[in-house]
Amino acid sequence: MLMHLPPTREDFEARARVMKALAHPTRLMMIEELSRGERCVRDLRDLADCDLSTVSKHLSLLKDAGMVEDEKRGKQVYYRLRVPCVLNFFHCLDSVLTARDRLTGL
Amino acid sequence: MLMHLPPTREDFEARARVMKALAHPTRLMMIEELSRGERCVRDLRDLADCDLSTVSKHLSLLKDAGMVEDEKRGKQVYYRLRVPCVLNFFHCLDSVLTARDRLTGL
DNA sequence: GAAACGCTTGGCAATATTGCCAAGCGAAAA
DNA sequence: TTTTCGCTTGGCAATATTGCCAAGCGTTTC
Repeated sequence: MLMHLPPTREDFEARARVMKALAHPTRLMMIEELSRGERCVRDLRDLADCDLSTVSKHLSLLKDAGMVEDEKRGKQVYYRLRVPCVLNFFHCLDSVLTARDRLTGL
Repeated sequence: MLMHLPPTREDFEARARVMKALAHPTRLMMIEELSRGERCVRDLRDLADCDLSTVSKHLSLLKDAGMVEDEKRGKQVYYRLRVPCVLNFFHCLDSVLTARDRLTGL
């Protein structure tokens, strides 16, 4: 996508696909945790407090969106951020939340 | 949310709610259009190419999420961004897309 | 080889999202 | 007042998402 041109419908769809992949509290938590380093599925499961299969599916979804990558080492599969700049994203998100809540009266 | 503390489950849920509100191509397009100034529902409908009622529901959703506000003037209802910093968000999003697609081999 | 481990996948039910049509509603125009 | 305009809402069907259990699968350990 060339940024000096107006975004096309396809651009908005591509953006929306990534947004959707991130638009879940558990997946946001996983991204945040992976920002501290690679983790195996079990590690993430312990934080997420849901079924291991559920965690695995969330991770597949993030992988399909290109946000994480995995590597099998020994018995475990380790996941890590593939696109670390996704973290800047969170700062923007928190700015939006803060700005909104200030308007609303905290 | 105090940023020097680790995010809680509620923080992730609050973030996810905003992400979900934005995670739709039509709504992303609307936000982008509103970044150029206020628009009435009809204006947005012409760009979105879907039913007026659909546009109206997308706008309600964005309003509930605190992203836009509306004002009735004359016959029309004008919408505008309530939290302009949501635009920074798009820059981050595009960085993520660009970084990912570079890794994938464009 | 057999068993255990770590994870993924299939299947399914519950829930949420999407988008249309039709109806409603308040303000403005006639 | 009646009609029109601009938009919102109700209702609904189609589709997508979510999360569990159970089963499967490849390694590793025994």
